[in-house]
Amino acid sequence: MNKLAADRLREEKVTPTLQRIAVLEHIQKRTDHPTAEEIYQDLRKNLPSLSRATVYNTLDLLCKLGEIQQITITANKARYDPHTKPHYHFFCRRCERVLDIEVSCPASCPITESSWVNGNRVETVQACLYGICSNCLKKEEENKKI
Amino acid sequence: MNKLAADRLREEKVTPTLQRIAVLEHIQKRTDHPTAEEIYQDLRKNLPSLSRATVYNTLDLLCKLGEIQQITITANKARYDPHTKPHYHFFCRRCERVLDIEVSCPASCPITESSWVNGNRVETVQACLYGICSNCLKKEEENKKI
DNA sequence: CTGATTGCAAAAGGTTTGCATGAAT
DNA sequence: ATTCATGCAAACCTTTTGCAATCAG
Repeated sequence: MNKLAADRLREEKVTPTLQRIAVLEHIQKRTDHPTAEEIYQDLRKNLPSLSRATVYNTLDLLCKLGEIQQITITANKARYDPHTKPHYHFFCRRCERVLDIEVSCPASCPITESSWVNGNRVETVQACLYGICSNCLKKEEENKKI
Repeated sequence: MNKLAADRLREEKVTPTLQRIAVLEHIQKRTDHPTAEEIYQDLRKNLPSLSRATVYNTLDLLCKLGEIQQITITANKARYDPHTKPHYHFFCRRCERVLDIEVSCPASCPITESSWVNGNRVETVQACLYGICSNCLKKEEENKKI
């Protein structure tokens, strides 16, 4: 069902092409904040004619429309996130996956508050915790035992 | 006076070459979290033979030694920070400068606390506020008046 | 001397751009 | 018919790599 994505595009007054719908749907479906290349490779299976340029164009467009968000977690690779409200990420340096982190951050913390800090106007906030995820820690433990 | 940088390198048991001293000193001197290319271009003025590869090698080395930190604020360009303890950054999308931000973050906030979140082991934290800095806002105001 | 470090040039990602083809109103 | 979006390939930018020349201990 691609009604949602197509409708959102129409509301934004951009033509809801097959490619745009596919990209938007794909990002919304995934929870792991894929890179442009990952999106391209996945969509190509069903849409063989798809080109990287279109993926990049579309990601750019969707960011400008505010439908998705570009996040910068590791150098040299942008990731895309369907969540618009501020939240934390956790990046596992072992498996390189990105998890969403729920945080109940007190009001005085810039991550939730934000608006003005030292005279600078804050528009967005990104925060990422880096480390090793529970999955990879578990695997590590198991390997030790053997 | 390059005593400090050279001494730090010796303490880390790596040979304090001219290039390494220059890179470490340069990062410590600057407060704007330069990119590798910016460091390269600046140092080349006094050290014409310097190569990009050496800059990248040295930045890598200094990160591994814990003397500096790589930070990821915008896509496709790593920046380097002489501060080791966790702190916030502010990125101005107008002038593209990075400022350090002092925050008194309550204890329950992952930015200061961090160690374990949802079973994931946290090793580092990065947080960045994005917006327009006070300088650029001031300029904008002045242009409106004219 | 001997290994570590440098500089150069080529290669390797990721992303952007120019342009011709093709689709939609 | 005209505009807009797509696909391809080349270009671009940042970073990495291989290797020969050079330097430090």
